[in-house]
Amino acid sequence: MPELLDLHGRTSKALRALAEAAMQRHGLHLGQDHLLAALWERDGRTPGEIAAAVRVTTPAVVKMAGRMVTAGWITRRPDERDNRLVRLWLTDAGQALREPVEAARRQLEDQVTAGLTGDERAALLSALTKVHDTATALLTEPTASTDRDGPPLADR
Amino acid sequence: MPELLDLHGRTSKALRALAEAAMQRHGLHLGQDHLLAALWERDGRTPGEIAAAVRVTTPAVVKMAGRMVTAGWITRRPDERDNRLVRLWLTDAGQALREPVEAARRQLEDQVTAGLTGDERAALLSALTKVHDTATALLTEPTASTDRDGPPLADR
DNA sequence: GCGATGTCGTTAACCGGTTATCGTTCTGCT
DNA sequence: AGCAGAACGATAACCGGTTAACGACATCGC
Repeated sequence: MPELLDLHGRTSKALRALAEAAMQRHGLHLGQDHLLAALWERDGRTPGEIAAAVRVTTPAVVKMAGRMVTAGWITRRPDERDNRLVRLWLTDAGQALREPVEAARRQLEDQVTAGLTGDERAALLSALTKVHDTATALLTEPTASTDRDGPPLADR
Repeated sequence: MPELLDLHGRTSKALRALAEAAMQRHGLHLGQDHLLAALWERDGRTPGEIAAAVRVTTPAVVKMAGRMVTAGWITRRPDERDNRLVRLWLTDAGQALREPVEAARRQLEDQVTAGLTGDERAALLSALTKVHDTATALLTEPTASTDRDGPPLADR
């Protein structure tokens, strides 16, 4: 098992578990915070816009949004001018989640990086950015071993 | 959105998409290669043993194994001595996947780290190991903000 | 104005994950 | 031998993801 892929995967799983626990304290599933963050940034986005911002597919957003409408954090309304479009809007409860959820994410970031010096953190960000950019480029270019394009850019 | 968590998450999604594409060329879903790897290492393991080795839950292994039995890569047989136990065994087809799948993972590792110098790679592994160890420790210790223990160690 | 094409959300089916629950079997103690 | 507790896998329900397909609506070109 290749070293970086293994370590990155294990770290990802651990970080996700921590983030899941942190979000759960606010009644959220991991991932819902990303959808909310997109609306905190600009309320009234369409599922397609959110999907692009969060780097998932539209059906993923639609399904998640359905549960979040039920939970009372967002509402769904058709666009006034284009009947194909639906727009998602934060409720007061959804707005109220912003400060505690962002604080929880910041706290988690501080906790997991507490063991790094400033230089180590900078080197980690720099190297990880290179890996991310390389991986992203591989995803968007046709591969020599197949006839079809790679899958679309995946980001989370 | 905190910087390292965001970058790590985006990188994780990109790497997983690449790995998924690579596994798909062999008919595998991402994750199934981990289960196979556990059996390549020691054939005849129980779902619980595989779950522990791969750091997921037993139901996850049971469900995945069901599909892999159907696909013809593994078979399931009861243990000879303990009727509670089931053991999963590689088929010839499952064995035959080892070399190409391991080669694909190694190739992917080489590709995504191609942009790093030796020092950068070493620094990345070192810092990421620290983050992983910190996150893992946070997962296994009771948190001051809640009464219950954190979720079990998550690894993938 | 009309038809072809593009855009959008919705739905279904699939996937790997999780927790909770249950029935069966095993182990250890009396 | 009998019982209580532990261990195990199976199942259900839930979750966030994916791809494929479809109907409705909008846009574009003739």
